[in-house]
Amino acid sequence: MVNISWEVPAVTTLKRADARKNIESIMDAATACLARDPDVSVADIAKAAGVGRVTLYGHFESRATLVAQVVERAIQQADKALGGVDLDGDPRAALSRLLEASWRLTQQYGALIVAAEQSMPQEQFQAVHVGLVDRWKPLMERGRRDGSFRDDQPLAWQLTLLQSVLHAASGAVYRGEIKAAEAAALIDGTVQAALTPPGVTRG
Amino acid sequence: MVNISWEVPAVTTLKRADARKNIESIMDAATACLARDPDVSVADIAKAAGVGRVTLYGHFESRATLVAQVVERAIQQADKALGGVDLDGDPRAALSRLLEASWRLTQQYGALIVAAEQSMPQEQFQAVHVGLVDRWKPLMERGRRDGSFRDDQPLAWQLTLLQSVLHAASGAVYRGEIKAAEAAALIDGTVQAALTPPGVTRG
DNA sequence: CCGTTGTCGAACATCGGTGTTCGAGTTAGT
DNA sequence: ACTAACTCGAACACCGATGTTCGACAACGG
Repeated sequence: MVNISWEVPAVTTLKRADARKNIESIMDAATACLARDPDVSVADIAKAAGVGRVTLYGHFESRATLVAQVVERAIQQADKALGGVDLDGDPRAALSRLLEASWRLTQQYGALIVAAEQSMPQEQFQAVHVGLVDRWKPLMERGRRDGSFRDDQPLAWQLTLLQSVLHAASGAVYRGEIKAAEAAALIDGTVQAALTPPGVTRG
Repeated sequence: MVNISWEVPAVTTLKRADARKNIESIMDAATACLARDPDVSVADIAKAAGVGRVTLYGHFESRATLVAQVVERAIQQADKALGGVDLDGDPRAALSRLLEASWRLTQQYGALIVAAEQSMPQEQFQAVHVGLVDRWKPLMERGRRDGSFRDDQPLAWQLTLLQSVLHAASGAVYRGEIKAAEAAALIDGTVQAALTPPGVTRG
């Protein structure tokens, strides 16, 4: 149990300052690049981060591990953002709040989910996906029970539809069909209408 | 202007019977494969067609031209199918008919549109896309004018939404979330609800 | 100020996909 | 039956992306 001086350079997991800064840049650039194009090359990510490709590989074992870390960080931030949303009260109002938060995340991370799907083991990705869906499920179930939302369609379909509308809005903004500022209102208006039970009037 | 015997083997554009059969197989296999995975390899397409890779290249100059031809045929069939839909009468009923026809096409061709987007020149793809959207636009505009559909949202957004719902249904069926048999009803119910003007009761 | 740590370009090996060539074998059509 | 047309596997060159190695250089931090 001796403590020899030439041993391990302390438990110092801390890298040098510039190294940490570069890792940050790479993660940020990778997030932005992958959000736009899930198939973006490592070279492009490095370039976007203002860093050499070799430097990137010095900090990340492979493209897959980089993507995994980026996804993990995104998941954490998304979880935190969605966790801060008040899901109590009128289900329709709660849905509006959840939609707005989710729209921000969709804009921020875009196609990152696609990149994750392509480069992560099936099971691991499934876990992530289930984790995200579970944020919606309780609210939807409550709304269906109390008549706020229609329950003549499978819940799974309605959840898929939510994702789909968010994704569609992202694409529409990207293509310039709608302005980012109006997207949130369109999403809410569309989803609320789609979930309105038959025979009920809204407006 | 002499007609020499050793010249061109007649205008006979007709290939041999087995060759034509193989071309058919390849087109069919390519359609099915690309509908599932727009990035499928030429080798996989050849295998699915029960044909050697070299044979495929004997009939198609490149992957791009194969995709182009497959897309062109799909467009023609889609155009024919959609052209047979009666768009007159009650806009909501017409929309139902158009949705059902489009759903069949979506199931059949799936991600083929993605493959087209990736391997066709931008402008050419745009033309195709515009051509398809133009099948929807007049009906939507008429429905908006006569109060059948809500007009408090941009038309472009509503058109994007239609595509999105069809695509979402395709994915949901693929993932086993919903059964193919019930998809058509879900699509119609969802879209009709989403397009219902505020203040109007349906069901 | 000096050594450790980190950066970076160039060059390399590797891998998978595309497209081509060759040559031997098959089949269609007359 | 005979020939032109076709098939097809193997092997090739090529391309772009990943991941590695080397060596010169910069800068952090004690």
